Amino acid sequence: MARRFRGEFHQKVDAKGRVSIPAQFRRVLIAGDPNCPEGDAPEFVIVYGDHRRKYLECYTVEAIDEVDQQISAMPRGAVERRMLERLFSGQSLSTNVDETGRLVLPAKLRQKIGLEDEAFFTATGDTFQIWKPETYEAEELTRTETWLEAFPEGFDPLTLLDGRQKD
Amino acid sequence: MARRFRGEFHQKVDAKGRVSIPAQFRRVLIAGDPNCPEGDAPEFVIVYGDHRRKYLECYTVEAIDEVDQQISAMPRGAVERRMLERLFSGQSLSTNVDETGRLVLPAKLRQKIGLEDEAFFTATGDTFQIWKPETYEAEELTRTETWLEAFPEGFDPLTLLDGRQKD
DNA sequence: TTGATTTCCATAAATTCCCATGGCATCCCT
DNA sequence: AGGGATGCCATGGGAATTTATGGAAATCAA
Repeated sequence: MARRFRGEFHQKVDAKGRVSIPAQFRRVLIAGDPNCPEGDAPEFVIVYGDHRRKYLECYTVEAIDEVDQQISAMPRGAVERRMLERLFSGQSLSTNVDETGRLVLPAKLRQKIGLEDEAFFTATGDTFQIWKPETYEAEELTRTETWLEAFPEGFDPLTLLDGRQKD
Repeated sequence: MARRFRGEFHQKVDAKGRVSIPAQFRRVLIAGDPNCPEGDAPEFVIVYGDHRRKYLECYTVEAIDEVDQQISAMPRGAVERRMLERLFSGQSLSTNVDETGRLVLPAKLRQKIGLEDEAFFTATGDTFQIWKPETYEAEELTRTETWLEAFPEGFDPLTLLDGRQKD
């Protein structure tokens, strides 16, 4: 079924930092948590990164396991491994969806990305991101705009896939 | 359940050297102590290493057992084995979380890493470290910065995981 | 005794749990 | 087609628990 996240959503954030996770995303989280108790409350991981990252990135248990595995396959003591450990183990937090379909964002994280009373969710394949709406518009949209502008009028992004077939 | 440590936390250290272990870490410690009495007070091991190590590294019982086992699989008398034994058996101490969720750091250890009234906890997968906040910032963060600066603007560390495509 | 360690109790703030409501869709019956 | 009845979804509010942290009393060690 739904293995990948899709879509963009705006959700309210209340004073306690509670945010409803878009129902569609919830299903993907459930599918991505192997030992998810019954039909609800899946676990997942939020990677928040260092001070320059302005959004939260959410991984299903399966997705993060894969990352952890890749990291632990790197040579112990390597600088790269250390950096990735800091990012994915240090600058992250494991949490879970509650019975009403919400997630609680600790004040620390809300402040980090400047979240106030509304959050913007956007799917990015096997993860989804949470942004302060204004930040997303300012940063992200203009970025892809200008990127696209580098291509000729009427450019079809699909052509980027050429020569990249798998199998 | 949560088998891995995740996140970064700042905690107070009082005059007696008592420090609250972040609740999330506590759960991992409990899960990693096979014969943990009931639901509380798990044991764990602090490896402090030689004089040049500026932080304390904490292992669950299971994690340290694994290390000990690997060490004892090495040839007796090998220099490497001696070194590792010295580090993991000698320069370490076994302790436990108390009923209120705290750990007591002996004055000796606090002095060793210059700990005063605040401690910084950071997860690194199957262990977590305790630092004096200032030391962490000075040593680790600047190291990360300079490392990252070698990469182009907006570089995503995730690309380091490439060469191991999923699907 | 004297300082250091443990225990045990205390509390404010943060977090979790539980129950409630209004809005939309859907489904169903006649 | 009308009009509930049903059910999921996004939100809210308050009570019950946990956390982090402080301090006093009880125990040790030498």
